[in-house]
Formats: sequence, structure tokens, C-alpha cells
Amino acid sequence: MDYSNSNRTHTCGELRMAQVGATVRLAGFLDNIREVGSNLAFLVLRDFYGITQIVIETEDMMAAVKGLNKESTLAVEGMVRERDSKNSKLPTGDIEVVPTSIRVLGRCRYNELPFPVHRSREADESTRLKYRYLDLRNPEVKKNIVLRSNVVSALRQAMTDHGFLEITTPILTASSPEGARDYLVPSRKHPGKFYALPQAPQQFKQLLMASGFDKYFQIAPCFRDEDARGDRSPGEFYQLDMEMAFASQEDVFAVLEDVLPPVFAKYGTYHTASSAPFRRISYFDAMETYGTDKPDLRIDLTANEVTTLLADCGFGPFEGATVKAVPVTGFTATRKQIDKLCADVEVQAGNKVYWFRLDEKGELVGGISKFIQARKEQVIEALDLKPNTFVGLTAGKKLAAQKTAGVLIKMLAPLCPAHFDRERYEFCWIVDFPMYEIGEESGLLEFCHNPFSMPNGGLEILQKASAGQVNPLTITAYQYDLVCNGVELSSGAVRNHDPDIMVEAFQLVRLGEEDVKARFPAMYNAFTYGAPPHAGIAPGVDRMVMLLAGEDSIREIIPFPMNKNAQDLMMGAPGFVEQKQLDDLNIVCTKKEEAVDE
RNA sequence: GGCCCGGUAGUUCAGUUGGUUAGAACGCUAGCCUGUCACGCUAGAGGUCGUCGGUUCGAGCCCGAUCCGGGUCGCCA
Repeated sequence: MDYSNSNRTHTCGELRMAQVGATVRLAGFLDNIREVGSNLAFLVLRDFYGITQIVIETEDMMAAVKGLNKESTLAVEGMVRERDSKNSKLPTGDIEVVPTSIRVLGRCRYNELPFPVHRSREADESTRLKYRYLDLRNPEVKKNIVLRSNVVSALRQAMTDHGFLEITTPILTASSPEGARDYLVPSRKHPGKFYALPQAPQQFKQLLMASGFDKYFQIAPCFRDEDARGDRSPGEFYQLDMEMAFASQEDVFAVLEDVLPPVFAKYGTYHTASSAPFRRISYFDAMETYGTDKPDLRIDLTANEVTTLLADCGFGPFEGATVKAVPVTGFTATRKQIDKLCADVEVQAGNKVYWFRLDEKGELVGGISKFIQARKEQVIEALDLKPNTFVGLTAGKKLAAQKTAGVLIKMLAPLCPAHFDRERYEFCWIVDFPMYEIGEESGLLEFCHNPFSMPNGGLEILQKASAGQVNPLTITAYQYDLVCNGVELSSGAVRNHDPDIMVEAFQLVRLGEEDVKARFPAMYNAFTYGAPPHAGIAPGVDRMVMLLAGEDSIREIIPFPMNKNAQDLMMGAPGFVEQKQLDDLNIVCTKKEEAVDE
């Protein structure tokens, strides 16, 4: 028996009227059989490219498909014929194949599948993941993986066209003391020592710059042992990691402003993407105006500062608080919808939302309007309110009031289409992130993002801060985020390539030269031999594909995703290993999960 | 780790105030059907109601514990 499919003449998506009369050989999965008479049946054959109808008209052929389970793989040989009754919904709907032979290539042993392939997206997710190879047979599921392939290919081509070299960096490397929890790999030859999987190729790409490469990129696998989210897969993910020597923040921006919009416009659901230059918004402005450092610029709503106007209006929760107002013109939600909105925001933000309305006649009504009444004219003037406007209010410590307003804006958007032009990709750069912050637990000065960024003002500003002449909290870094439609796609920075500035930056958080050397020995040493100023960024590939596919779950755009608990249900990972393997690695398990029977 | 939602047939779900034999659709099996394309018609099989314990004359439903899944917060330089 010939199990190869090398003798296929066509795919299942290919045949048209032009091939009528031709003898063809197809291969694919048994999608469905419709028996409509004792000697008449229609078999639907499906492969990667499409589906083709095979018409069964003889006892022989009827016998050949008798008892076959759906999803078995078949080889069909026969003649292409024009259909008596055509199906305009199918690309191959004008023709059918009259078979002379039907061979089973791979028999499906089960007449009842874990889920119907064509409706797998409705099935329980853990069942889908366990039988991912069946789930992926669904063209609707498969198309996201095809999209991913096309996007990665387009990004790679664009980066190469921009003169970037694709260079791979080690997967087995050293644990980094900063950031997320590492995935550790025990070393057999060095008992008690561990490799770590890289959280990002951060140090390697900076070392490539110190090595004299000019423009580097990589579709880089990154590993972080942190809990999952809907838009964050546990364990591993991919970044379009890049770095440029002798480059400024604007040089990095220019590359992505050139590379990303065409890819988004071509492969995205919406086909419209902002063009260069993307808007630049400082971190402080973003928090003030949008209540978030990842604003969705498709939403035409902003948070307004009304603290001086309303903090002492007599409403308890505003007393001594920062107060933000989000006016929404033409908002017609019912009282019930408003209550639901406020409750939803409270769950997300952990902070209450208050509201009032200016009705059609220009009267203050609803919510906390009676507290506003006395300052009606000032409020209308300050917020430039028109009749029929809803005003959402948030209050609390400055950051809490801002963030709650941010959540409110995001949740208002779907309720007011007039303020939410959904069908496009809106990019922006968030710039000038603060270098330092006061740690919530320690109460002491700490790095805000990462310690590799170049402070705005260089060595001089850090020295002034050390001398007490400058408040370190006012120092910003050449640190930037790329945001699209409210999704943080990437963080990047102009790096600190000067050992003196590194040491000075660390001294502000009570660390010294020895700490820098101990934590980042390779980078510190390399930079003492003269390093180029360099900058880079690393947009998340999974996030981008998710945005382009219009999916809400990151698992829909990963070929073989793990579940929320970082398990691969299909492969059974993580799993127990042989005692011999543990012995080789000098590992003694003191705690084991109970083995669960299937 | 906290909080929220869920777990009933192969699949997706319904199940009223705690009350007879736990239902529907799709799928499956058998039969019929000569142009279907979500084919149709007839019949049938299929359930430890996640698990354990409690309340009750009686639990899918109420209570407690526990396991599993999803969302969210913590976390993610």
C-alpha cells in the first residue's frame, strides 16, 4: 500500500470548471458524508486548502466508505465532473469528483470525537488543548496560526530590509537577579548549579552592540515563570527583539514606525493603521489625561482635573481627594446600565465611580448632582458641558483617581459608539518614564522599570540627585513603551552604556559598583572596554498577532498553548521523570503532586 | 495566594419552591430516502448530575469541605 501523498494531483481547494473531464488524485480528511439514497451519497473531503465534494453513485464505492468514521484520512482517485446542482458558497462548488478508487490512509478509530471539528471553538478549552491536533483541523482555528506565520515572515523580511542581522542568542544561560521568576535548568556536570532560560535576550543583545554589530534582531523566545492572563501566556512567549548601535530613541521609533503599519494594515482585521510619526505622550500626561500608561487612542474620551473645583463640594468621598471627571456627550444609557457600569468599574479598579448628568434642558440630574448644584455654572464652564452629557467622576489618592478614570474610559467606550471608532489600529509612544519610584513595600527609592536605561540628563543629573540638589523622583529615563489600541506591545530604552553612569544610578538605590559587577558582570565588563551608545525595543509577537487576529485570548494565536496553570495538557508537561534522571542531576524531591488517574 | 463565575449525555446547554422514570439540540447507531451541501424522515442507544461528607421522609437543586476549569487582582526588570 502506498501511504505517501506524493501522487496528489490537486489540493481540495483547487478544482474548478477548467478541470472538468480530468482524472485527479486528492487526499484529505473525511469531513462529512451525506447519504441521500441507497446508492447515492456525497462525501466531503477536506485538506489544508479547502474542501471538495466526492459523489458516490455505485455499490462498490458505497461499500468502500461504509463504516468509515469522520476525520479518517483518504486518498481519492476519480474524474472531475460538473455538478448538476452547484453550490455558490464553495470555491469548488461548481464541480465534484466521481471516484474510481477510495483508499483509507489513516483510520479514525472513534465515531464520537471529543468535539465536532467544525465547532471546536465552542468546546471546553481544556478539551481543546488536550486534543489540539483536532482543534487545529478546524479552518477557523487554523487560520490564526497561518496569520501568525505570515506576520512573523513579514516582520522578518522588513527587519532584514532595514539592514538588521538576525542573530540567535543562548537559551541555556545564567539566571538574572532582576525581574521575573526564572525557569531553572539543573546542571549535570556542576552539581548545585543551574542554568536559567532567558527572560529576554536583553544582556546578549547589548553585548552584541559591545561586540560591534550595528543592527540586531531576533524573533526571540522568552521564558518567565509568572502567572498567566488572558493576554499573557504562562511560561514562554516571543518578542521581535531588536537593538541598534549609535542610535537614539528617535532612530528606534523610525524603524518600527516604518515596519509595523504596513504589516498591521495588510494582515489586521481592520486594515487601517496610524502612519509615522506615531503620537508621543509622556508618561505623566498619559496618566493625567487617559488614566493609564496604555491609552486606547480610538476612544475619544479623556479624564479632566476637577480637584480644586469639587474636592470641597460637600460630598464625603471627594474630601481631600484628587477628583477626575470624564464627560460623555450624547450618552443615553439607562439608569440600570449606569449602575452596571459603575459596578463593573469598581470590580476592576477597586475604587468607586460617581456620576451626574446634564439633561436635555441643561438641568443637573441623577447620581451626586445635588452636591454639584451649588457650583453648577463653574462645572459647566470648566468642563465645557453641553446639554445631554453624562459625567463620570472618580476620587481618591492621585494615582487611584487617575487609574479608576482610566478603567471608566475603557468601559464606557463600547457603550458609546459615537466616541469609539473601533475599526483601526492606533499606535502611540509613551515616553519619559520616571527612572525611580518609592517602593510600596520598602518605602525607599527603587528603579521604576529596569536599571539599564539611560537617565535623561546623564551622569550630571544623577550626581545632582546624589548631592540632594535634584529630587530623584523627577528624573526621567529614555525609556519608552509602544502602545496600540490600549495594548502594551513593547517596552524599550536607550541603554546606559557607560559604567560610571551605571554605578551612579545604582548608588541612588543604595547599591554600588560591586553590586553592578555582581549582577551584570558580562555587561559591566564589556562596557569598560568602550561601548557604543545603543537603544532598542522588543515588541511582543503574540500580542501583535492577537491584535491583528482580533482575538481576546492569547491561546487562540499560539499553536500549542499551555493552560492557565502552565500545563501542556496534550503532552502532559510538566511531568514526573525517571528517578535515574533525578539522580544524574543530584535532585531530591521533597514534595510531589499526587498522580491523578485519567 | 485573594476575589468572581462555572462543572448535568460524546458535545453545547436547560433543569422552576427540594418531590414520579433528569430533558433539549447537535453528534452517534440502525432503517428509509437518487442531487445533498448544517440534507431530510423514523426508531434507538447513551447520565456514579466533578468528588467526599452533612441536612432532609426525599438532594442535580440547600450546607460544609475538596478537586478541576475560566476570568480578575497580586505578580509580569
